[in-house]
Amino acid sequence: MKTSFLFGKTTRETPSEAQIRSHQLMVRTSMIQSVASGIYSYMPLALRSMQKIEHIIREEIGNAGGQEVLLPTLHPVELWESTGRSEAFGDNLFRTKDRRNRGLVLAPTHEEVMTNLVKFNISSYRDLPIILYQIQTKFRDEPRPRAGLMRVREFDMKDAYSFDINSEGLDVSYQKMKQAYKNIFSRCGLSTIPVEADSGAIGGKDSQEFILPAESGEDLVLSCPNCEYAANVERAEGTIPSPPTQDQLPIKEVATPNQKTIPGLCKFLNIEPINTLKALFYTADGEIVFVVTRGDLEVNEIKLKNLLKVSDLRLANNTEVENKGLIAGSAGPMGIKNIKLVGDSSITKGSNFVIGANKHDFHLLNVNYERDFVVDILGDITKTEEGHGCPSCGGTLKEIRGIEVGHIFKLGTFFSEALGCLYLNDKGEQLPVHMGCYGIGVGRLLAAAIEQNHDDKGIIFPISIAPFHIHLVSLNTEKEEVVHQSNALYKDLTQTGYQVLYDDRAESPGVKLNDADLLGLPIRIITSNRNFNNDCAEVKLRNEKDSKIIPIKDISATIENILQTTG
RNA sequence: CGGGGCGUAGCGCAGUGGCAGCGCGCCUGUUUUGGGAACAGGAGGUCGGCGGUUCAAAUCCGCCCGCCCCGACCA
Repeated sequence: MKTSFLFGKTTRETPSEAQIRSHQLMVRTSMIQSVASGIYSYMPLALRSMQKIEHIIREEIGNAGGQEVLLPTLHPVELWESTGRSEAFGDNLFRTKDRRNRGLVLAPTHEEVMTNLVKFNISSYRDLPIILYQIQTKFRDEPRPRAGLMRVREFDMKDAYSFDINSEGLDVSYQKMKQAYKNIFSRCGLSTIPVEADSGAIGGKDSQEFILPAESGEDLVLSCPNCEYAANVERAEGTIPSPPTQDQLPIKEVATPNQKTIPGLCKFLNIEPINTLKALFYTADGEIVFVVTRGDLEVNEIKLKNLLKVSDLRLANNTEVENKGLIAGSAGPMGIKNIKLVGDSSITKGSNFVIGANKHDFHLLNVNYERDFVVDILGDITKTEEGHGCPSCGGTLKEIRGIEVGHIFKLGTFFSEALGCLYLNDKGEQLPVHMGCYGIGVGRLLAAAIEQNHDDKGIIFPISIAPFHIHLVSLNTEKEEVVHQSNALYKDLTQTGYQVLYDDRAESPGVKLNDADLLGLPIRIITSNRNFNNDCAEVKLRNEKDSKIIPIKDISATIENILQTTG
């Protein structure tokens, strides 16, 4: 491809709307163009990269036994109502109607329609297991699209689904897919960590996300430097610090004028947050619940939601709190009636806590769990933080920010039961299939790859997903013989089978070299008057500092050698 | 949905009531060619939209729309 022919131009300046590096670089290289918030056009360079990613995905999912299909984007809304997910997705679902006023949705994912497809094409355990996948555009009306391709409203996703006769079979499919995912990311030249993830509203046993570490990532992972443990903060179950046990002292009421926060209270009483219990009020599916946790810890709302088995959870507003007669700032779990009390297990670790006295500007000292109060539900609802203990080996957990580039998930029988995707076993019994689902966002993966592979000059593409292998940059285009010989080299490299972007423009050397750095193709070949005078060209790798002067006749062998060693 | 910011040429921005501007990019010509060249000439604008105030509005007021960031939300 000649640069003079390539659709799209590089820009020197970054549009102000692009904040993160991958977004800036993708706009400056003319890979993508924004059409509306969270909606992008993909231009030739981006598309080439995405097609390479898709090719790797197809090979690896194929190796794992997956067969490719293509499902519709428009689904009848009834299909989504039959699993309750029309309501569950709510406003995230793009909805439309056809001319006969029938409700349709633009699919955000494809469990329903895939399960439905399989339902009509299996009948016996002999038909299973099956893994099907597609690469398909998804639509989600995200509340806040952001960060270029990281979170968008229309995006291409590889989604795979496994169908097995039982949970043991599902385990096997899941492991195959997990391995396929590892292969995909490593072939894309990316380092990712598999982390335990929350399994969300559908439930299901296992769920892992593949996180690509990056400062700009939306996800927070707690990871153990000493062992393999890593979990999304939504799910992480680190061990919390325990204060030394003390003899339980008698309760004492103290005046605490205007002390409504844990830090203020601690300063006033000269104690540490770990010596306090804090009260939070949530509205859980419409019911007010009183949540108590140790003062040094935060509540993990996902864990709370799972513990309470509710679908809608938010902090209660002032009116709701006051209507229940609760006194924010001085609320405590002692003497609470007619309100569900939920406690984090941390409240049993420690003694002689300070709690609110349920009386304005008063707190109680020396309150102990069981002796002085009990909760209706006790469980782990703590947000694990850096410094907490690793649940697996006892090491100290570290926080890592990252981008979720893949998610694998055991669904169990939720969809097969709801949609009647059943098979007959060898005893003639009718049973629901056990499903798993496995997603990779293609555009997000590309953005994440750039987020992980760039410097201050531009992208540094891993060769497996670079839009071209070689950037042939011809300087001195004013010299006819240089043009002639560059053309010949371009033709030669292309015929050998390399994908070459040939910068044949009559631009100044600075412009062309900076553009080459910006786009970041892995191998650069520079032709110029002075090199051709010696029958040489210059070869430089984007991720290396120095270049080599190579005789033209040896260029092919040099490139071949580079490709062999870099994969 | 809450908080904040922004909207003026393709991009980056200046312009607080009186002729719509600058830099980059773009077009033409001449020169130039190893790290974003020089000179000369040129094209390009419903100043996000609607309404109001005013002799006069990019500028002041009101409403709306869009975009970005933080949070909420997010299979």
